[in-house]
Amino acid sequence: MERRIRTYSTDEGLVKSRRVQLALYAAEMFADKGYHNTTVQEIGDACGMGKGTIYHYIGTKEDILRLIESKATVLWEGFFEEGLANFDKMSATETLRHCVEDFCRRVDKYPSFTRFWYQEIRYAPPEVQRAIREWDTRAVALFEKILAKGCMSGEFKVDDITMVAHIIVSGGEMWAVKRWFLRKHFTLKEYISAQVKMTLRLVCANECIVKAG
Amino acid sequence: MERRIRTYSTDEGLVKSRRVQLALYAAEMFADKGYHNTTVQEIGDACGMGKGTIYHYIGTKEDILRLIESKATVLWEGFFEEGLANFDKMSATETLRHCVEDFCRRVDKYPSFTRFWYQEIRYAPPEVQRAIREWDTRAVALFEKILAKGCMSGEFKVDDITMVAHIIVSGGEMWAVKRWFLRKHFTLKEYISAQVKMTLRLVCANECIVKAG
Amino acid sequence: MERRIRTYSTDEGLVKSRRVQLALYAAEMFADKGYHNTTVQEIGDACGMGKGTIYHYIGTKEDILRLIESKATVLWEGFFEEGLANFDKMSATETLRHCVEDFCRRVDKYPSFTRFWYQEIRYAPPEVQRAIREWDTRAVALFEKILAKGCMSGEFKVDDITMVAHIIVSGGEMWAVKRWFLRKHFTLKEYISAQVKMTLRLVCANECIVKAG
Amino acid sequence: MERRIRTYSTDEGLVKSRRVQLALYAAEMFADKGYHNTTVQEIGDACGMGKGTIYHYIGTKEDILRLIESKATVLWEGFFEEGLANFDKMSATETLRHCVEDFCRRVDKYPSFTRFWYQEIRYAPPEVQRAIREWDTRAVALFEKILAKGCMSGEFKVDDITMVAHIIVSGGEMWAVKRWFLRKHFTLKEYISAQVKMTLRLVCANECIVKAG
DNA sequence: CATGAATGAGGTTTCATTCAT
DNA sequence: TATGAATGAAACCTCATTCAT
Repeated sequence: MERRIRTYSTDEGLVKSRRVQLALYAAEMFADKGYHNTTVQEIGDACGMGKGTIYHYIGTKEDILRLIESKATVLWEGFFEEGLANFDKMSATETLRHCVEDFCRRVDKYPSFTRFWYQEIRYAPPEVQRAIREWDTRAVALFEKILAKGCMSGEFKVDDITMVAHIIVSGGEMWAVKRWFLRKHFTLKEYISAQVKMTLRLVCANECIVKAG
Repeated sequence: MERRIRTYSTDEGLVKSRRVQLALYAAEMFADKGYHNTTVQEIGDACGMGKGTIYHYIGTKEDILRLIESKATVLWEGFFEEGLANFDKMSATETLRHCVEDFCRRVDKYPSFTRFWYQEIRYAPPEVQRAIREWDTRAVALFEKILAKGCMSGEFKVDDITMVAHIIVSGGEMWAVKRWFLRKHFTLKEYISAQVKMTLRLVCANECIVKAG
Repeated sequence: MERRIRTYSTDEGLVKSRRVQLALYAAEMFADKGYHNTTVQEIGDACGMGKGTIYHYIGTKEDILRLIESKATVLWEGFFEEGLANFDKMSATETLRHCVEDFCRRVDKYPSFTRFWYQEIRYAPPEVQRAIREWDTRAVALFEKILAKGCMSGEFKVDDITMVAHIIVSGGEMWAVKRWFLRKHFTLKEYISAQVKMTLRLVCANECIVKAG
Repeated sequence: MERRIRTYSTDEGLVKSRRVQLALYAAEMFADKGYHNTTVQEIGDACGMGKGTIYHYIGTKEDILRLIESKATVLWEGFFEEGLANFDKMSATETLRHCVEDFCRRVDKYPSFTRFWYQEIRYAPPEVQRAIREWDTRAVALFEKILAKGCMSGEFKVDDITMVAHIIVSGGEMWAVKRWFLRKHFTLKEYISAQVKMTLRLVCANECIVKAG
C-alpha cells in the first residue's frame, strides 16, 4: 500500500527513513490532538522538516494515515508467527499466557497506534480502515486458535471462543485507549498480570458454578 | 454547562427543543462521519434548520459537542439510582446481572454516544472531555460498589475490584465501538448474555484454580 | 455545461447573475494578464466579491474558464441564424459582406473572448477546448455555405472554399489578437472595410490573371 | 538580451549549448502544455539535465522565455536578408512568392515558436514581449517593402499595403496556430500554394471589379 | 560541474460565523 | 424568528529557487 504513495525522491532509503519519521511523529500527534487539529506545518516542525519537504515523500496529508497504518507491520512483527511457533512444545495455557502478555506489551510499546485506530480511523481512506480492522481481526483469530486448541486438549472449557478472544484483544487495547484511567490504578506489569489472570479464569476447565444464566 | 451556551432566543422552551434536536442529529453524524467531516450546513440540513438558525441556539460549532455531552444525562437517566435502589432487596449477583444488562442496553440504545466519546472526544473542549470521562468513571464506580458488596456478603471473590469493574464497562462499550465486528457474530441478546456470564465467571466465589499469576 | 458547476446557492437568478459578472471580469483579466497571473482574490476584488463568495458560485478556478466559454453564446447570439436568414432575399455578395462585417463587430465587442481563446485555451479543460473550437468551426462553416452559394449563382469563383472561409474568420479574429499592431494603423471601420474589400477580391468571379502558380 | 542572464559557468561554449538545448525543449513544452503547466523539473527531465544544473545557466524560470525569444534569430536567420538580396534580379511577383513560401516554411519548421508567441507571450517579461512583436513587425515591414516595389513597378495594385502585409504574415502564422483545423484540410504544400495564390490575387494589377467598398 | 534534497512563499479551497433581510 | 449570502482566516499543496555534497 505504501508503494503507491507519491514521492519526488528516487533515493529509496531516504524515502523509507523519512516516512518512518513522519509516521512516528504523526501517529503520536494524531493520537494526542486528532488528525484535523494537527497541521502539516506542525508535523513538519515536530520532525524537523519543512512543510515542503514533507510533500517530497507523500502526496497528500491523508497519505500520512497510510504510512501510519503500514507501520503496523512493525508493531505486529513476529506476533502472529511466534504465537503459534511453539504450539507443540507448550501447553495451550502457556501459549495463551505468552500471547496475552506479548499483546499487551506491544500495545504498550506503541500506544499511539492503538489510540489512533480507535479514534482516527474514520478519517482514513477506506483501504486503510479495512487494513487496520484486518489486524484486529487477525489478532482475534490468533486467540481463537489458541483457545480452540486448549479446548480440544481439555485444558480449557469455553462456551464462546470468539467472544473470549474478542475480550482478550479489547482488554489489551484498552491499556492504550483508557490510559487516563488505567494508569491511575495500575502499572503495566499489574495490568498484564491482571489480564492474564482474568483470561485464565474465563477459560479454565473446572468452571465455577454460575448460579443463573 | 449547557447554561453558558450563547443563545439569541428568550423562549426557553424553544431553546431546549432546538438543542435536543441538534444534539441528537449531530451525535449521529459525528459518530458516522466525524466532527470535522460534518459541516454546520449538513447538520442544519439534517435537522431542517437553516445554517443561520443554528447560530441562534449555539455560539460555536464546538458548543454542539457540549450539547451532546449534556444529553448524556438522558442516556444515563436512572441508571445509577436504580442500580443501587434495590440493593437491599436483591442479592449482589442479581444486582450485578441487572446492571450489566441495563448498561449494555443503554449503550445499544444510543450507540452514537459511546462511539462519539471514544472517537471524537479529543475535539471537545476540556470541560467536556472531563465530563464525559466522569460518566465513565461513575459507571466503573457503580460496579465497584456492587462488587464490593458481593465480596463482603461472600457471594463474590474478586482480587481486583477496579479491574473487573473496568472490564465490565469496557465490555459494554465495545458493543457500540466494535459494532462492525460484533454484529457479525452476535445479536444484542447474545452479547448481553455472554457479558453477564463472563462477568459472573470472573467474580464467582468458588474460583477455578489458576495455576499461575 | 454550465449546469454542472457546483454552487451552494439555490437562488437560480442570483447564481446566473453572479456568474455573468465573474465571466465578464475574468475574461478581461485573463486576456490581459493570463489565467495564471490572475488570482481568485484579484477577480474577487474586481467584481466586488469576497474570495469566499466566488466559491459559492463555482467549484474551482477552472470553472471560471467554463463560465467564460458559456458566455460565448451571448457573443454569437443570432450570428449564425441571421447570416442565413435572408439568404434568399440577398445576393451572396450582400450576405457575405454583411456577415464579414457582423463577425468583425462581434469580435470587437468582446475582444477579450477572442484573445482568451487564442491564448488561454490550453489551460481550459478539454470539453471547453472542444467547445471553443466548435464555435470557430461553425463560423468557418457559415462562410463556406455563403461562398458555396455564391459559386453556384455564378457571383463568386473560388478555388478552395474552406481556405477562403478560414482566412475570413482568422482575419476577423486578428482584430482582437493583434490589437497592439492593428490599432496603430486602422480604426475598426477601416479594418472592417478592408476585410470586406479583401474578401470580395478573393472571391470575385472575373478573376485577375495570376501569371504563375 | 541573452547576455544579461545569470550563469555560474565561465565556459562560454557550454553556456551556449546548454541554453540552446533549454530553449528548444522548453519552447516545445510551453507550446504544448503552457508555461505554467510546465515545471522546471520537467524541462530538466526532457533535456536530461538536473533541476539544479539548469540554474547554472539561467537565473530564473522567466529567463527561459528570454532564451526562447533569442532563439528566434535562428528561425529568422537569413529571412530578411535573402528576401531583399535579389530584389533587383527578380520581379516583385517572384520576390513576393518566394518570401511567402519561405515564411510559411519557417513557421512550419519551428511551429512551437509561433504558437508560443501567440499563446504564452503574456507570461514573458516586457522586453521579451516587445522583442517578439518586433520580429512580427519586421516581417510585416518586409512584405510592405516588396509590395511597395511591386506597386511602383506596376506589377501590383494595392490599396492598403500595410493591411495586405499583415494578412500575409498572419496567414503564415495561422499554419502553426490553427494546426488543429488546417492539418485536417491541407498539407503544408497545399497550404503554401493557397497562400501564394491568395496573395497574388490580392495584389494583382488587373483588379477584378469590386462593386462596393 | 552536476545533482537533487530542502525550503517557504504564494496560490487555491473550505467552512465556521456574521448579518442584513 | 428564520434564513442564506457574504466573508476571510486558516488549511493544504505546488513549485521555483537555493545550497551542500
